[in-house]
Amino acid sequence: MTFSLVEDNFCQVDIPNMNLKQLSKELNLSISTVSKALRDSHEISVATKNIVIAKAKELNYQANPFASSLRKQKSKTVAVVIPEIANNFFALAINGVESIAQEKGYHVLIYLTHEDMQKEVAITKLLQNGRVDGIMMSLSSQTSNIAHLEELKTNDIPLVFFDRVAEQIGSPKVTTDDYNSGFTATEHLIENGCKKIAYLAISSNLSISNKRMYGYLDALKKHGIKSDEKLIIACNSDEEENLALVRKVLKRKNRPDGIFASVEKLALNSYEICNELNLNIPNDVKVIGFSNLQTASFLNPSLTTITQPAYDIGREAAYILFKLIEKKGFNIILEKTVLKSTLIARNSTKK
Amino acid sequence: MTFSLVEDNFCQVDIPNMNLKQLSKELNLSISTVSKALRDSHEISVATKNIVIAKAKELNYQANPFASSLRKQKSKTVAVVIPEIANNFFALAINGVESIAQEKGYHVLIYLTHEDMQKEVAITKLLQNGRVDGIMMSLSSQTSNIAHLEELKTNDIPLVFFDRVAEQIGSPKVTTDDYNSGFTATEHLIENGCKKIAYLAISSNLSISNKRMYGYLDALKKHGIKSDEKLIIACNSDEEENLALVRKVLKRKNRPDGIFASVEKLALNSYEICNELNLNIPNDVKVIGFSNLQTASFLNPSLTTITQPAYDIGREAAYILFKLIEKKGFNIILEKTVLKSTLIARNSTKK
DNA sequence: CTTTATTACGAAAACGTTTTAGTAGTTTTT
DNA sequence: AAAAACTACTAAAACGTTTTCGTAATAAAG
Repeated sequence: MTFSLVEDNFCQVDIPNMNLKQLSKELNLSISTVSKALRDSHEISVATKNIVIAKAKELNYQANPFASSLRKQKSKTVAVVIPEIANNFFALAINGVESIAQEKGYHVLIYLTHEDMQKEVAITKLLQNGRVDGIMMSLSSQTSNIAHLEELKTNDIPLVFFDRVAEQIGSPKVTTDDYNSGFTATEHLIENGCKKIAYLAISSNLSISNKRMYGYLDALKKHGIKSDEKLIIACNSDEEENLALVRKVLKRKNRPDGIFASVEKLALNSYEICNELNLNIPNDVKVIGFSNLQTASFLNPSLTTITQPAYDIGREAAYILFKLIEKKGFNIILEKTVLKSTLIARNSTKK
Repeated sequence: MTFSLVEDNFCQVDIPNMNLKQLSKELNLSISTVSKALRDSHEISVATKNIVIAKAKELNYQANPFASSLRKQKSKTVAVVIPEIANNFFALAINGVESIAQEKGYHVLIYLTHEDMQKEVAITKLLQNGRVDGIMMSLSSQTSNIAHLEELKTNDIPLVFFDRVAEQIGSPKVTTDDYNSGFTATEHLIENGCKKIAYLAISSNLSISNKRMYGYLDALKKHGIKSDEKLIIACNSDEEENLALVRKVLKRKNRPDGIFASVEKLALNSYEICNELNLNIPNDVKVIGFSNLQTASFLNPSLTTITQPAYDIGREAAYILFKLIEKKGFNIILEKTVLKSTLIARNSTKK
C-alpha cells in the first residue's frame, strides 16, 4: 500500500489517550498483567511490576475513571447537597468535607438547592444512578416532605445528614447541641437584662430551628418569663419578607428588648432594621445569633454569636460517610453525632 | 419447576439496578432500540418511543453515567479549582458557576488548593484523565510555575481562568478591571486626604495583585505622590505573618495614613491591627479593600470596598467554558472578558 | 412490476477497565 | 516419582451504554 494505511494515530489534534491496551503493547505484556501490576496484585512478580510502573509513569498513563467506575461499581465520588454556599457555615463545612475527601482520594460534587424543595428532590433523583458512592446533605428549609430521602434509603445509597437533618430518616446525623445552644443564648440575653426576647425562626420544617426554639422556650420558663407567641417570628428564605417581619416586630410599641436569631442572616437583618429604625444595639435591643462570621467581632457593635464548629461538622460527616461507604451492606451506623457550639459574648448583648 | 429457578432477582438486599438490558426485556425490544428511543432517535417510531419512555419512567430507569461517559467520552462534569472556599468571593463565584451548570445539566466538582502550588499541580494531574470535560480555575497565590497548566492545554482540556488568571496561558480569562480598580481605590484615598498610602499585596505571582498595584502606582503618580517601596507590603497566605507585617508598618513613626488592601482578608487584618494599636479608622488611617463581604456596611467603621461581581464572574466563566466544550477542536476562543468592579464608599475612608 | 428509498428495528462492536478462570512451568509435598 | 501447590502470566467475560452496520418490511419511483 502506498498510502500507509495508518494504524490510528493519523489525527493530529486528538492525541490518542494512553490506555491499557497501548501500554501493554509497549510492554509486550497482556492487558490483564499490566492492570494487575498497576493495582499491585500478588499474582504479578516484583520485577514485572517495577517495569510496568516505570513505563506507566513514563507514558503518563492514568486509568480511565469511567471504565474503572463502570467495572468496579464505585465512583470514588461523593455529593454534598446544601441550601446555599455563600454562607460561612456551609463554606466551612465543605472545607471540612474536602479535607477528608482529599485524604481518601475521593472527589466532591456540589449541589445547591437554594432552599427549594423541588430542586432538592430533583437533585436526589439525579443521584440515584450510581454517580456518587454517597451523599452528605443539609436540608432545604422548604423541605416538608421526605419521600425523596426515603427513596435514597431504599436504593441503599449511603447518606449522612449534617446540621439540617431529617429526624425521621434513619441515617447518621451530625449536628450541634441545638437545644442547649438555644437555651444558653436565651439565658445569656436574660442575664443581661432582657425581658422580652424575640426568637427569629428559620423554618418550622427544620428540626434545628425547632430545637433552638425549645431551648429558648425552656430558658424563658426557667427564668419565669412567660413566652409570647407574638415574639416567635417565622422567617423564611425571602430576604425582603424577613426584613419586613423584623421591621414589624421592632416597630411595635411593645417591642422586644432582645433578639435571638436562629441563623446568621437573620442576625444581620436585625442589624439592618435597627440601623434603619435608629435603635441602638445593645441599649435598645440586644442581639445574639447563630453565626460563623469571621467579622463578628468587627461589626458595629460586635455581634454576640453562637458559633458552630462548621469545619468539624463537615469533617465528621465526611468521616462517617466514608465509614458507611466502605462497610456498606452490614454494620449500619445509626449514630447521632453532636458537636458543641460555643457562645462568644460580644457587645451586641452587653448590659 | 417448584423452586422457581429465579432469573436474578433473588437477592433481597441489593435490588438489581434497572438497566437497558432489563428494560428491553420487559419491553420485548432490543437494547439498541430502547437506547435509541430514550435518546429520541429518528430511527425509532413515535409509538415505540412513547411505550419505551413510559416504561422507563415506570421502572425508574436512569442511564448509568459511567457507561455513558465511557462510551461517549464525555463526563458532563466540570471542575472548579480554587484556592479556598470560605471566602465570599469564591463562594459567590461557585454560585454563579452552579447556576449555569444546573441549567445545562452539568455536574460540578470542587477542588481546593489551599493556596498551595503542590496541591494545585496534583489536582491538575488528576484532571487529565477525562474525569471532567473542562476546568474553571483561579490560581493559588503560590503558583510561580505554570508547567502544569501548559500540560492541561497540551492535553486539550478546555480551561477557563477566572479572577486569578495565568496571563501566559492562552486560555479564556474572566477578570475584573483590576488596574482601574486599583487606580480608583487609590485615588479615592487621595481625594479623602491620604498622603502616605500603603498597598497590601497578596502575591507577586498573581497578575491581579500586580495590576491592582500598577493602578495604585499610577494614581499616586497622577497626584504627584512619590511611591515608596516601603509602603508596598508583600503579604502571603499565612495569617500570622500578615498580621505581623501590617502591625510593623502601622507601628512605624512614619506610619501610613491610608491602606489599600488587595484582598478582603488583608482589609480585615488591618482592622484587627488598628484595633490592637488603638488607631482610629478613618481618622488615623483610612482603609479600602477589595471585598465581597455582605457585612461591609455593618463593620465598625463600615468598610469602603471595591466589590467584584463575583456571581457574574462565575457565570461568565462557566458560560465560556461550556461554549468551549461544545465547540471543542476548532473555533478556539481566546477572549479576555473583563467585568467591572464597583467602589462603594463607606466610613472607613471618610475624610 | 421491478427498482430504489425509506422506515423501524436488531446484532454486534466499541468504550477501557477489572476480574474470573484458566494454563504452562516450576516448586513443594508425599 | 507422582501428586499437589505455587508462581506468573494470559484470554476472555463482564460492567452498561452508544453507535455503526445490517436487514426485513413497507412505500415511492421508474
